[in-house]
This record gives sequence, structure tokens and C-alpha cells, in this order.
Amino acid sequence: MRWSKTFIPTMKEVPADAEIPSHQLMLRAGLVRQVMAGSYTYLPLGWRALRKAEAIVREEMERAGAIELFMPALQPIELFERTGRKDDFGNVLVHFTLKRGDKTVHVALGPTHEEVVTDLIAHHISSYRQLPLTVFQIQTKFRNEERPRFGVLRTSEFLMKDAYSFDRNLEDLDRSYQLMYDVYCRIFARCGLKYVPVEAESGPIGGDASHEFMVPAANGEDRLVRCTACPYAANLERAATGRAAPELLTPSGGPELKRVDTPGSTTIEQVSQLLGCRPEQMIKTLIYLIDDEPVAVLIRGDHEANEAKIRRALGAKTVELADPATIERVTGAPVGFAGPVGLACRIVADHDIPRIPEAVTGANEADAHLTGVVVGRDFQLDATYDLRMATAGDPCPRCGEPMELVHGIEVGHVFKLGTKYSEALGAYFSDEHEQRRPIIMGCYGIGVNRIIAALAETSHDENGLIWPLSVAPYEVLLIGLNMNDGSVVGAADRLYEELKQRGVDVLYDDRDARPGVKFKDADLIGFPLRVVVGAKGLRDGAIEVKWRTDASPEKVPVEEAVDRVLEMLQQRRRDDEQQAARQAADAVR
RNA sequence: CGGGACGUAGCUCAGCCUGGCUAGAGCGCCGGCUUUGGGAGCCGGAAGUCGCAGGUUCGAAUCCUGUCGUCCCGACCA
Repeated sequence: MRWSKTFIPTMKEVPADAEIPSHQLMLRAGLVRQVMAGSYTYLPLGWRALRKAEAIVREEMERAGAIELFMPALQPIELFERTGRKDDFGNVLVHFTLKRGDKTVHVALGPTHEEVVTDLIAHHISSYRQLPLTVFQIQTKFRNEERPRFGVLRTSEFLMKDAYSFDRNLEDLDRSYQLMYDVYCRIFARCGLKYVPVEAESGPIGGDASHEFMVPAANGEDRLVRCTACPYAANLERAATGRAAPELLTPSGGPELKRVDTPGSTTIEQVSQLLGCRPEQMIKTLIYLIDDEPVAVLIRGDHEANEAKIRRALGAKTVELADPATIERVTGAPVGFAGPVGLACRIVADHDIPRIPEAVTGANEADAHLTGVVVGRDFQLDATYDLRMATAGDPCPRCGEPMELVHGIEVGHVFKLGTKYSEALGAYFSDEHEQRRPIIMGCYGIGVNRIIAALAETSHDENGLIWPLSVAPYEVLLIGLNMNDGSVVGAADRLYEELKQRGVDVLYDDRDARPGVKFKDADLIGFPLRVVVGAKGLRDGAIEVKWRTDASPEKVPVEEAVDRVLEMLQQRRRDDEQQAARQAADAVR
């Protein structure tokens, strides 16, 4: 393609509305343009990159035996009502009514396709002989995000590869799941992403039923915890800590228990400021309704409660913060003054609570707190649990080494669904014993746009983007430096034609622009391989070849140029492929 | 949905506080000349409903009210 014949609106200045690197660079490099908050046009270069990522996803899915199909974005609302997800999604679900003659049709734009695919399978799979089956599609999804942000990272319309597996039993599901997990590793590795598979909340099935694929990035919306020594990694919701349960003592002496006035101070910050103590000295007393019973959960002042951990620790079904009326009834005080001393309800505590030598807590009375609180003397605990969000420095649950907390971009998610949808939508099969059983499902998503955005976010320097060969809009940029110089134009034109003929994915910058402009654009967009034809080099019969990441170019005789370019591309492809295989193998391990 | 910021030319922004003349600059764009290895120089030119609506005023980009839009923080995100 000739630059002069395509459409690449690059920008020298940073658009005021873009804050994070991927957003700024994708706009400046002419990859995307915003249409409104949360929706973007993919310009020719951005679309090419997106389609290359899509092709990698498709190729690997098919290699793993998944079958591609294509479902409609427009779906009957009734399917979402049958699974209860109309309410679950709430405002996120885009739905509206259409007039058809004298009928009104209530439809939704698919935020995902569990309903449609399960309905399809319910109609056409009835025997164990037809299983297992994994289908996938690459399709536009719609979600009315409450707050679209971060450029193309969080949009209300996006390209998603979603796959669904159908199995006879849990063992087969494990196999399907593992297959998808492994494929995801290959996909992200081939796309040149530095990804981390992390454990995620598993939902109804439990165990290792869900993993997210994260790309660590400072501007990522999600947070993950990973061990600095071993491969353990989990999202923040899920991350366990390897803290040991402390010994529970019943001391008698120690500091004096005192009641102090703290008028109007209900937050950790206010109280610690007023009393001159540190948040880590304080005990946060959260009144939860756990299976509808009030329970006080004790968390250190500087920590954050993790409701999933509370649910698991207590073997509960539902965990929700109590309403103000309940809190007042249980503690005898308004919200903000709860404390464990003299509290009537059940009390559970995080491991860190007994380690506070001299704690500050609410006094269960308005406008008052207690200081000098000693666990085991002023109130009793029978056990402690891991009930809080992990933080940086916590010991790894596998090996005990310190963990780190980093932000990440979620690019993929694999999930064991079980029978939620098959039961709701009647997807049953007869097994070999003539038993009618619900089909066991798994679902597997990849945000294709996010592959591009995550690359832009993590692979750039001060001059612009740096694409891997595999998803670059074009692999090679050929620059004719001075298009008023007949010899340059002649040589560059010949080179372009020959590269094209040899199947090279090349963009030819044939613009009548100054060299500086062309070099800056080349770096900004970040084409992997740059080939320069200039008058200077031509005098010595040479052109120049340079990788985006190289400091200086290599001179190549004009007559060897095409072969050299092909050779370099081949070599790089081999290297990338090997590296991807190694990375994928590491992750699978 | 709570909190904050912003809206003036394609882009980045000044002007607004303290109302007043043809509404400005840089970049980009168009034409001309010069220039050609890292966003060139000179000359000339086109381009703006000052987000929109209403109000105050002799007079509004500027003050007031409303509204729409965008961004950021938080809540939310099967």
C-alpha cells in the first residue's frame, strides 16, 4: 500500500482528552478516532492490527479443535429473562423495543452469548455421542458501561472472541478448560504480550474454576497479586495470603482500657487523626449479614475486607454489609462506632487482629472509642482467618516469599460455568445409561481490542509505538526520502513493487514530505522494520534497513535489499515463534 | 449514581476574573518561492454557530440560570 493512497491521520500534539499512553498513542498514530464516549472508529491502521490479532485468535482456536460460528448481536430479551441475567446485568444490558407491524418486540444487544448458544445447543444436542463440543465466534459485544474510560480499554461496544464448551461430565470439562487455557497462553504469547495467568473467583463450581489473563500495566483497571519467587498469581479478589494463624493468648496485664470521646469521628482516618494513632493500630468492626445472621468481622484499620474470603471461611451462602438499622440494633450505636468489646453477636477476625498489641476500636456507643484494647483480655476470639484483601509484601500462600501488587489489563478470561445455563435453558443430554443430565459448560473470552490496547500501553517508547511483527499494521515501512529526486523515486518504486511481489506486508511512504516528518511518523506508528531509500545512500548503491528498536540502521546494497528484508523478517518470525512457545510453555507449567 | 475539571479554528491553547472596537497565537491546511537524512524558512491565504438555550445589560466568548457533551476520581463492571 502506498501511504498517499490510504488514510493515516497522525497527530503531532497530544489530544487533551487522552490521558494514558495507549489512548494518546493510538490517537496520534492514526489507529482510532473517538465517536463518542466509549465508542471508537478503527481507522485503516488500527483495523489492520485488530484483524491480525483476530486472525491469530482464530487460527489457534481452530488448531485446538474449536468450531467457529456466528451468532446475532440482536437477541430476544426473553432469553435473558429465562436465565435471570436481565436483572443481573441491570443497566449494563442494552435492550429496547422494536415495532413490527402491530407487535412490539423486546430485544437486547448481546453483552455475551451464553443464552443464545445454550439455546442453540439445547435444540440440537441430545446425546452424549454428540459431546464434547467447543464452539466460538468473534463478534461485537455491547455493554452499556456506566463509565467508559481509558480510550479503547473500556468501551461500550467491543470485539470479543467468545467460546463455549459443552461436556458430559466434570472430568471432560476439566479437559476442555485446560485446552482453552493452553491455547490462550499461545495466543497471547504470539501477540507479543507479557501476560500473566491469574487465579480468579470461581463462582458456583469452586476450585481452580476460573483464570484471568492479565497484562501488567500501570494504567490497568484490575489489580493482581503475584509472588516474586514462584508462579503464584491471582486477582485481588481471589488472592490468598500465606499468613500463619497467630497464637491466641489470654493476657491479664497490659495497657489500661480507656473510653475516649470521639464526637462525629466515624472513619478510620478521622479517628486516627483525632487520637493520634496509626490506622494499623485500629480494629475495623464491620457488621455483616451472613446468611441473614449479623456477624462482626474484624479487620485491621489499614486493611480491606474481602467478602469472598469471608464467605468461604464461614461456609456461607450470602455475605452482605448490614444496613444501618441492623448495625444500630446489634451494636447499640450508630454506624461508625462498632467494636468487639462487649458485642453480643458472633465475632470473626482476620489473622492480623491478635497481633495488634494495643488496639483502638469503637465503643459501641455514639461518639466514643476505646483505646488500650487487648485481644484475649478485653474480648475473646476462638479462631482467626484470612479475611482481607492481600497487600504488597504479604507472604505467598504457596512458598511464603513476599508477593507484589500490580495493576493489570484483563485480556482474557476462562471460566467453568457448570450447569447454570444448561439447566435454565433446557440443554440436557442422555448419557450412556439413558440418564437425562444437564450439559456441563465452560466459557472462554478474549477482548480482541484489548490485545491491541494492551500492546500500545506496554510496548512503546518516547517516540511512539513498538509493534511486534505478528500484529503490526504493516510489517515493513518503506520510505522514499526525497520524492522529488528521480533516482530515489525510481529505486524506491522498484523496491516497493518487488517487495509486494515477494509477499511482503509493506507500506510505502511515497509522500512528498520532508524526511523529518517521515521518520517521526515511522517511529510514532512503530512499524517493526524500516527500509529507507535516500539520495545519500543511493550514491553508494545502498539502502538502509532498521528494526524499530535498533539504534542505527544497517546499510544494504540495493540489489540485495529485497533478499535481506525477507531474510530479516524470516529470522525475526522464527525468533518470535520460539519465544512465544517458550513463554506459553512456562505459563502452562 | 456521588465528587471534580473542562468546552473558543482540524489539533494544542490564550482571551473570561475586571463585559466594549474587525476574537487571537502556534501547529496543521491551501497557494507561491526557497529547501530536502529527524516534525524546515519566507511571503500570502482560507478556516471559528466562542457547545447549546434562556436571562441580565445600551452592549456578553466574558456575568447569571438551565442544558448537552467530554475527561478524571470514586461506586459499578455476568
